[in-house]
Amino acid sequence: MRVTYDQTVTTATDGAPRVRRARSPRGQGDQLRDEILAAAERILIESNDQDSLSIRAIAAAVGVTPPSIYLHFADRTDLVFAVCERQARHLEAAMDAAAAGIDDPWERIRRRGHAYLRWGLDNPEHYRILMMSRPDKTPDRFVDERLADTAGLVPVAADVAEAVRREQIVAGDAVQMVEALWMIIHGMVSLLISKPEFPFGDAEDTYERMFELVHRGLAPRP
Amino acid sequence: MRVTYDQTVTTATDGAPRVRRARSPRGQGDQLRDEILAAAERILIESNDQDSLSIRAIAAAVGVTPPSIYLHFADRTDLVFAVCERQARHLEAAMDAAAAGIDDPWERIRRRGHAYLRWGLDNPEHYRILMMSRPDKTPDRFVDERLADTAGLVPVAADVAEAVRREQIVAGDAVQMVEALWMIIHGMVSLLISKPEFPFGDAEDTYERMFELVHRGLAPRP
DNA sequence: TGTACATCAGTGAACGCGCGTTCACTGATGTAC
DNA sequence: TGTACATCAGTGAACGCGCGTTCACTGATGTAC
Repeated sequence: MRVTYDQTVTTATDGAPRVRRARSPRGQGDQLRDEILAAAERILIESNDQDSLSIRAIAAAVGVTPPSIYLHFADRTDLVFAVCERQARHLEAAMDAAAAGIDDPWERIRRRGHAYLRWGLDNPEHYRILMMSRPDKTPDRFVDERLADTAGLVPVAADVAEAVRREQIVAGDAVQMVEALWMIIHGMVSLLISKPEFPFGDAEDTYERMFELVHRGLAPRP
Repeated sequence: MRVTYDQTVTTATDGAPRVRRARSPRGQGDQLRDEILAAAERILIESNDQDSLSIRAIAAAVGVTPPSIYLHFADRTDLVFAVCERQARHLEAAMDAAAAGIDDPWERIRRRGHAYLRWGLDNPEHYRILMMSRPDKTPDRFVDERLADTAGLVPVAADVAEAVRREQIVAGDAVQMVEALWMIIHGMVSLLISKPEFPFGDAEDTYERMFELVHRGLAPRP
């Protein structure tokens, strides 16, 4: 069934009806780029499997043919990397929102960590793509030292430095402390994601226990 | 180039020479099973990418045709799961070896953790398949409560209980403590694997710092 | 105001690829009589 | 001792699939004269 532009429903080869996206008005071709990225996120949420993130699946979800993707992305890698960028900004935003308005630096750290945990558990496949992918399938700036900026570790470093100043935690290398915190929260998130059937118990309780352990581990000696 | 059984070199379609495996003697068909698993491990080490673990690639590595794989494995999933089993036993063995002959329980824990770290860093793709795979691509017994047995967590629980008895660490739920230790070491291993370009610094130093943090976090209150 | 033309946002069909899996077959080796 | 037969450990060819990507094209819309 051939359709003209003012129609929106066609029939794909598999017989399933597809909604064909209305063509963007002139000068607004960039709109499709955002729609592609949004569709990619939706697919990740629904399928919970990045293998489902194919050019063809995304095109179908947007209501467009596969070659259209190439109007906005050089290739599949380029697209997946753009998805990463988006996810990183979401994670960062969630962490910043959690810490907003809190004066106590150690409490800010606790809340940032908690937001990190929640975001990871709520978006497991997004977390996986951002933090657990093979490095050669991840953009450089999410693998090398720039990750600290990109993934919102810098504010944590500031919080740690401030907590040291207020003698909430023992003096030490702030960067190393942030790395330790990152490793610990990442270990929690990624194990919970990868081993969902393991009887870990309530994630919130576990987080409090872990935070308490870290707190005592970093507390100034009496 | 057709070959007969007493020859071993043939020419694949891509022109690359392949060694054809000698047929197993009667009654020893099971030999091929082990060779398949060994080849799968080799491919993981060489390619560092589980996507390279295809039936065809494994068959080629063994020097056998793809259908032969099905004499020993029901399908690809079955094969990948068998690879998991092997890896788990290697990890377990490495941890047990590290703790052997040590009397001090907390030192045993330190050494087990260190062996876990080393094994993960030395076998990143094996670690990835065992601990970081999507749960639906992992055998049940590596996802649910049996993982504790399978992955060598049980001895750690015994060590923790003994450390509590000796008042090396604070009293508490041994299972929860093991989970915390696991999350922490897993976070370290998996981040180092996934973000190799990140300037984490020396892994051994990091391990000592982490262990010290945990040690202080679990130390009995004065 | 009318018309030729350029531009823009896509489409449709096809390419070659590697994959998991199936199926009928082969040929060496052991066993029964 | 000789021979028919069963068994075992594979092979060879083919299947259909979904994938990323390329290429020539289309048709609506704006612009210049």
